Amino acid sequence: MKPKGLLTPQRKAILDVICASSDHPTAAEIMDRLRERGCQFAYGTVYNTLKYLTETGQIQELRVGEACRYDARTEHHHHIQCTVCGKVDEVFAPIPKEWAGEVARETGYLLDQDQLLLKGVCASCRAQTS
Amino acid sequence: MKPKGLLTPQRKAILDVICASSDHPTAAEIMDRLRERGCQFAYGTVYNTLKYLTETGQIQELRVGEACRYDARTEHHHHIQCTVCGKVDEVFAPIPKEWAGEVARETGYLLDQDQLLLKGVCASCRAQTS
DNA sequence: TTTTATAATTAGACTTATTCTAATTAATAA
DNA sequence: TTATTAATTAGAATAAGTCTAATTATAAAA
Repeated sequence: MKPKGLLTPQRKAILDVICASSDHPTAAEIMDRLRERGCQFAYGTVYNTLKYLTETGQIQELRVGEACRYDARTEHHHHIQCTVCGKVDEVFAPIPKEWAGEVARETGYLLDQDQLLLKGVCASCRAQTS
Repeated sequence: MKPKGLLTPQRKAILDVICASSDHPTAAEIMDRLRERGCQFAYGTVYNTLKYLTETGQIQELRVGEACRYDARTEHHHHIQCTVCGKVDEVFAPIPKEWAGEVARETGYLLDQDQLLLKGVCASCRAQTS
């Protein structure tokens, strides 16, 4: 079936939740937040909607750890995850062109700059353990 | 229980399979290859062993897509996955120090250089679609 | 305006990757 | 030998996500 691309109440509510979240929620977290707002949709609806919103470029899907996370910021940027607390943050510093070229030469891949996931330890986790 | 760190026949067979694989197999693929060699271990054993080998630095675990993959190359390097065929390759070009510094300044994270996953389209997939 | 076609939603079964549990086996220390 | 504890086992349990068949909603055609 060809999608008509309707912004149904369900789709709108799901998009709203993602736009109101700055912490890259998972599907399960999105469902929790929907429930808090009085919405209770079927799993299938939420997953289909996340796929639809991703494919139409309205949100960005990032696979981090065991679950996919969703980001309302669709501008070109990377992500970094804290290896201690699991938090995911944005990274706007663009990859240096020379390094991208070096990787492309070495691997033969055509790089997709939109899909880079870094790891590290966030400031607050470092403060706690030092 | 404190692990004794024994190299049991099971652990040896699992490590052997990973060392003989250059394609970063998943746990399921490792179990298939063990079976081909006449070994049939419990899920738990395979997963526990993969965890143990990772924690003792004998292999490297990379979370890519829906499953963890395992790599016998423990030297410092990154990985790149083809967004078309899903293949995972090694990247040895190190991150430029200046960019790492820029990311650290921007995010406040202490970068872990060992855990970088890039995405792109591999040479053979590009050849097929062009 | 009624019918028709098809998109979207639903509930719930199913799959896949992984972890957990309790019992058993193996190996080391006393 | 016996006690202790590590490792393995089979299988149940969990979590994330997909699939299916039935139902509801919406838009286009008659």
